[in-house]
Amino acid sequence: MGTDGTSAGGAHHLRGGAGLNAQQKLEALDQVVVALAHPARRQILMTLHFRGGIATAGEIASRFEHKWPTTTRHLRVLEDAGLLHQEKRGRTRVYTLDKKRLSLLGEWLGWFNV
Amino acid sequence: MGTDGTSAGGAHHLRGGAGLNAQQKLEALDQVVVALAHPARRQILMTLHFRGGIATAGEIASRFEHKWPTTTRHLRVLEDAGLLHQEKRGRTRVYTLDKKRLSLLGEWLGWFNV
DNA sequence: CAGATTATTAGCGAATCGGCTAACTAACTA
DNA sequence: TAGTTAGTTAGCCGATTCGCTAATAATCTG
Repeated sequence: MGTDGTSAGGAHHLRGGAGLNAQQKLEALDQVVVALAHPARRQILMTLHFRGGIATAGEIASRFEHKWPTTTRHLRVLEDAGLLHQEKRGRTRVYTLDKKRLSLLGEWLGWFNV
Repeated sequence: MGTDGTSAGGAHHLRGGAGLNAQQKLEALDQVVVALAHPARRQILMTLHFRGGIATAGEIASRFEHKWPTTTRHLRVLEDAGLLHQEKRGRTRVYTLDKKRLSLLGEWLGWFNV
């Protein structure tokens, strides 16, 4: 990744889909697909979705057999891909689903009329 | 993968989407997403699509910087995921796109209204 | 048959992934 | 303040991924 020197910083505040040039879209799509390429991470998104798009780290972690640090890492992969966001609330951490980036994958699939 | 002992053999002749039970669908979806989680493999599918869904291994390999064996392996990942099929024709090998399994991902995305 | 063409298979090695435990930080509570 | 709760960070380690080269197989051509 990053054969050129662009975008050294994180992509934390980028909005999904809109406002990205072609290459940024490709990179964002890649992050999204890679993030989805693990069943636990897909399940985290599902869990979040069916809880109204919001849950604490503990609520999410409790749904998995994995140890908590493992889930934390999965959460970060998803966050780096822009698929969810995180906010500290007291001593808990609240994760919110962000579906915008999923539409990049939807667009890609659209090329195949799926 | 495969924490249980099921499905030792390949899934070569399974049709996309229809005719799979819930667990088979989950496994097939996983293979599809993993297969898509590499830019070269996504590009292979695109290449195939824009050539009318059919191309020889050489035509595909020539589009990539990778050495041929690398592309061969990518092709097999895609084939194992049921995203394309292969047929020997003389000394060339013809790959054909099969979009059915992509719909599994479309369905999954559908849960999020994307 | 000899040689070129088209591709796969075998297997090496660096890098990444994804589990884990241990240690740590920050916030609430008694 | 001491202890508990909620969660992350650090880092180890085995398995997998993905590039490569070399060898091999199978088909066509002269």
